[in-house]
Amino acid sequence: MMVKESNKATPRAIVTRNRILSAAEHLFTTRGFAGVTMREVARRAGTNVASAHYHFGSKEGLIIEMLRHRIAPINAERLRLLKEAKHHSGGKPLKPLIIFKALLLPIGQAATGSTGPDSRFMQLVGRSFTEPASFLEKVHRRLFRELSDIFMVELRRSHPAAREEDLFWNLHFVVATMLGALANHRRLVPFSSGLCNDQNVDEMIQRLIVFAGGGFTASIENAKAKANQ
Amino acid sequence: MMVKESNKATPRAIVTRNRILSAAEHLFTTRGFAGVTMREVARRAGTNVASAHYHFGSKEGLIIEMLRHRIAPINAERLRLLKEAKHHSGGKPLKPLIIFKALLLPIGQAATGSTGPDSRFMQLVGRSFTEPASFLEKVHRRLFRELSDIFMVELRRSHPAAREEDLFWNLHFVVATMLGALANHRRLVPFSSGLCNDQNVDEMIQRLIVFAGGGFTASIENAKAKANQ
DNA sequence: CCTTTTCTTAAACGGTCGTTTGAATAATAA
DNA sequence: TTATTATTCAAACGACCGTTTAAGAAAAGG
Repeated sequence: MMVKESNKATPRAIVTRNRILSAAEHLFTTRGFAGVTMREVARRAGTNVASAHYHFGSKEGLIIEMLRHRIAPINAERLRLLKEAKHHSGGKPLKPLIIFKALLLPIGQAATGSTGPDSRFMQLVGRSFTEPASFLEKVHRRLFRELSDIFMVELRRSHPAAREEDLFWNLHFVVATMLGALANHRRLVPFSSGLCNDQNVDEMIQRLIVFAGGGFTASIENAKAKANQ
Repeated sequence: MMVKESNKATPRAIVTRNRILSAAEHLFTTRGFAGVTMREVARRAGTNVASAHYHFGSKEGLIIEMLRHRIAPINAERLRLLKEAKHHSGGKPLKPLIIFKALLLPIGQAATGSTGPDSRFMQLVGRSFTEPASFLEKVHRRLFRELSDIFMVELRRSHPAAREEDLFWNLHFVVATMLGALANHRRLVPFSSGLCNDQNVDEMIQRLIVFAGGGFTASIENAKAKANQ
């Protein structure tokens, strides 16, 4: 296992690497991690299995790198939006809806590629959280720990009277709602007998923000009412 | 492939069948569908692979039967609670919170077994929706189509002014929230640095009901406000 | 009892998997 | 150019997969 640790990269090698990466993204997205073989990825990338192992070391390495490659820009955009909102509010606590906008909008942007809405990618992200593969947990911790800490700080500022425990629970629900909605997005069409469309990603994100914000606020209020009774 | 179509079942055969079923549930629950082999299931059940194939025909057949065996009673309880609530309300439309209680409480009951909370099973249900295996979609349609139709009828009655499309979207979100929360339940503990507990399933369900109800209502109100503007 | 059906078992089948090897090719440096 | 390194490739390795076969054990029916 001799992963290419970015020494001197031949132009052609970079091309190959990217071809493997995007082939992997397409295949893992539509068929899951266990349902795709390295041979299929290599064939779709126009190369062979040894090349994929040369660049990524293993199947796990390929999956991790693919997720990182896609998720890191989304998280950067989330932090950018949050910082922008903070700057715009002039030091005052942010409303929950603003916070959740910063959390959810970048997902929609990422899923609205140049070739039309890529709602399959949203499935992949949602699924990557429910797959039992233990190596994914480390990736998620590395990719999301800092992000969730920062968002928790903002929620605390906007709800100074709320109990820490309740904030954790409800941010957890917001994230779970987001992941569940992303992962099960496709099911909406047959479920609604075609009445609802899964192609309009932006509409879903907008609805999701309202839903998550309403759920969060209702739950926090409920906890407050219980404490006061 | 000669599935046992319930002709005459020897007592010992029933025992074997149940041992395979519960071994499968434990293993698939902790390691996912693709991560478990028929040999492992058979070994844990104290028998061999051919026996498992004799009783369930194939790995898919075993998974389907395991899911059906667990989910069917939950759905029956959901319908019972809904009918009970309707009888209690005397023909008047049900409040969303009551409807979602009927939808969510039975999950908590199922996950609170005699041997302590079985939060792993909730993961399995949540995961079964995000696994890309196509054969699962048929199972889900068969297991959940009638149920969701009935719950939609009740939501329509409680929101006669709402657009059909909005009701579908928001019931979809409620289900997505439930599945996402179930599937990612375990992550709450490390995420909250141990502050929140994942052992108290009932607490989670109660919080989930409030969250889902709040999100649903907020989103419906938002749609109404948009239509009126 | 004997016959027939139901169930269990060890062993094998054909195939595919992730990974590795070693030689050939392309790029870079001298 | 030549020496060195970086990359690609066909082929193979060893392991494990889901499934089937065929024969025997257990149970049921007569």
